Formats: sequence, C-alpha cells, structure tokens
Amino acid sequence: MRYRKIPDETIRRLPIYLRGLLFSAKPADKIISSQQLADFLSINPAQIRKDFSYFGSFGTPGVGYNVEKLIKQISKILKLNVRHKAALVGAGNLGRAILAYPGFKIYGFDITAIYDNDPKKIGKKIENITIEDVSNLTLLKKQKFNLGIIAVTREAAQKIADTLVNAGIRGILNFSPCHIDVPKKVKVITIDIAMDLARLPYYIPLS
Amino acid sequence: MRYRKIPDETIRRLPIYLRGLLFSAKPADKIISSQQLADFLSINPAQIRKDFSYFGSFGTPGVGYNVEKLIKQISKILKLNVRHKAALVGAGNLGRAILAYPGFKIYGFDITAIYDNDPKKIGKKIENITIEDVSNLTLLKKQKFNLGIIAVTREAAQKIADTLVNAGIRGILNFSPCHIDVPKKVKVITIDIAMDLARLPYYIPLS
DNA sequence: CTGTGTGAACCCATTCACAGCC
DNA sequence: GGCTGTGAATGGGTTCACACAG
Repeated sequence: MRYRKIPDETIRRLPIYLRGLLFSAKPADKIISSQQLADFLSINPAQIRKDFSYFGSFGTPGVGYNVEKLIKQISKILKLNVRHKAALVGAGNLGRAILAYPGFKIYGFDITAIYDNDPKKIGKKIENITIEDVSNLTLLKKQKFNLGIIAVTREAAQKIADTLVNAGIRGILNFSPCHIDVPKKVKVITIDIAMDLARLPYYIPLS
Repeated sequence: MRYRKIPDETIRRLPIYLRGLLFSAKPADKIISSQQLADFLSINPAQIRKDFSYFGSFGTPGVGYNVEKLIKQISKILKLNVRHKAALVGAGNLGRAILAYPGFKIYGFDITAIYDNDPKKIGKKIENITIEDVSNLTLLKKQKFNLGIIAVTREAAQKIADTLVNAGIRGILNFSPCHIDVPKKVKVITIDIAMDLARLPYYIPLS
C-alpha cells in the first residue's frame, strides 16, 4: 500500500461499512467477503476493497475479512475508539431530539453540556444535564471538549459557531439549516434534512 | 444549451442554492451574481453557472440573476412548485420530530397520513392526524400519495419499504439507520444522522 | 466593462481486470 | 479455486478561461 491521498468519499463510506458490519452481517459469520458486504449495501465490491486499501491490508486473500477485526479497524480509522465530549447549544425541540438519539452513544459521543439563551430554560435539566447560559460558552476552553453541536435558529447559528471556534472546538455538527463559515482548521458537518427532502420530488414522476 | 446528462451532484446542490437565495440573499437585492451566491455558500461560482446551464439560461450577461425568478426556476426543476402528499410510517419519537419539523411545509410536503403498529397509538391523533393501523398501508394505493416517510426500527424498515412500493409509492425518505432495497424505479433517500456523526472525529485531531 | 454560458482541460473517483497470496 | 490488493482504464464532476451578450 503506497501512500495516496485518502478521498473524502472513502471517509464518507466508512461509516456505511461499519453499519453494514454491525447490523447486516449475521453475528454467526465470523468472516465476510467484499462481495457479501457489497451485496448488503448495494455497492461495488472493488470499491470496498480499494477504500480499505488506503489504510492497509485488512483481509486475507482467498478468505475474506474477519468481521470483528474489521469493525475495530474501521472504528480506529474514524477515531471512534475514543470517547468524544460534545457540547450541545440549543435546548429546543431539535436539541432534545438530538439528546434522545441513540446513535450518539453508540459511536462514543458524550453530550455533557447543554447551553441555551432562554432564561426559562437555564438551570433546568434534560437527561440529567443542567442547561447553562449560552454566555458561559466561552468557558468551554478550560474543559476538554472537542465537539460542538449547534441546534439553534438559522439566525443565531453563525455567532454560536464563532464562539465555539474561539473556545477551541475543532469539530462542529450543525443542525441549523444554513451554511456557516469557519477557519479551515475546523471541520463542520451540516445536517439539513430539508436539503435531502427537497431533492426527492425531482426523481419522482408527477402522477 | 446542448443536452447533457444532468449530474446527480447538480441536483444535490440545487436545494443548497435555493436555501442560499431564500435566506442568505438580502431581500433588497433583486439581482444576484454567481459570485455573490458563491461567496454565501463557499462554492466556486463557475460551478453554480454550470449547474444552472443544464436547465437553460437563467441569468443576464453583465448583470446577474433575478433572485425571485431564479427561486421559481429552481423550485420548478425540483418539482417543489407542486404539493406532495406524504404518508408517515412510525409514530415514535422520530416520527413526531419529523412531523414537527418546519422544513416539510416550507418545501410543499403535506403529511396527511400516519401509520403505526402499536395498538396503544392507533386511533390517537398527532397534529390533528389520526394514527392508523400499519396493516392499512396497502390501502394507500387508492389515494394519491407519492411519497413515503419511514421512521420505524431498523428491523421493520425493509418490510415497510416493500409495502410502500407495492402501494405505488415512488419516493421514500428513509430515517431508519439501514440500507433498504427497492426496485430501480423507486427513489430512496436515507437520512442517517449517525453516518455524518461517525465521520466527524476523523477530521478532528485528538487533543 | 461586467458577468453569463460553455467548450476544453483538469482532477478525482469508480470500476475493471488480474497478479499474487491463502 | 477463491478472494484480496492494486495498477491501469474509464467515467464523471469541477474548474479554467474566454467568447459573447448586455
């Protein structure tokens, strides 16, 4: 395996493989081939092998991949083998839904701080975490948070992002339906359901 | 504008442009250039012009694009200018969150039917819609639904998808964290927050 | 002069096809 | 014989750069 730049697309697919291995592969199968995994996911098997090849040789020629081992390898590549402390900003409907979402725990995220600007909410608890005043967000720097989750209105999102960046956060999960600007060193992933929603009708014939 | 196959990537970006025009462009600006829009969205302006060029000539050389007109053009391409009747399957936390999500209404989706398999939920109302027994899903065919929203457990998702397809649904928004298989004529968009979540740490240096 | 529309060049990602290992 | 790992071939998407319209 010679070094080559790892395509972003490969990184995007790794969680899909992980999901396939965790939930589609039968636990009885200790070994899985790229062909089998590809069938589960409707992906080209060569794609899977090539993606893995960027990181090393995980399989055994003539045999396949050890499922358990492969899960560990992918988790490690994605740095999901360590826990990540996350701060949630915005305790509205969306924020609550995010807190309840089981996926966070599965992948090793701990949401251990919640912020809001509504005086009525500050001091109250959700899932045993006290909601703090958003103006305390700057204090995050002293703690070891590396992830911020933005679940505020479109209008407030950019300002919150700036504050998070200043507090040393290097990764942001943005649930506000807008683009936010950050320095290159910070990674933002925006999840806007409406984006996916809005392109679905394009593919559907008008009845 | 000669005909060329329209890249999926272009379709994926159109909602982003739409969002930019609706919310980033100041209403006072009746005209916007590809450069300005590109700045809002951190996209290459040539990309924007090329994307539009697949569908015709929407702008005026030396001037730019009429914002209001462009919004209409994009909406029409995405078929967002007509209303879409959607059936929601799964009235759990996720289903409720989806119902409350404002994006659906903005883009012209009407969720007018809800299904669940829990006898305790059947017959109750959410947002004024009565929850029906999921076994009635087959009756959808008689009504003019063209969109199905799946918000059930991973295990149940494929079966629900099959039922929806049999009921004549041509577009599915899948919120269950799994791949689902459908005939080629049906378009599925899967939204799995955990997928995005899981790749974020990769980009963050371990502190 | 300004900004669109678009071939052409470039760059990246996917797929093929097969050598090599089990 | 079967399946991985990977150069090489292919295909698609992005960016450049400029002719042309206003």
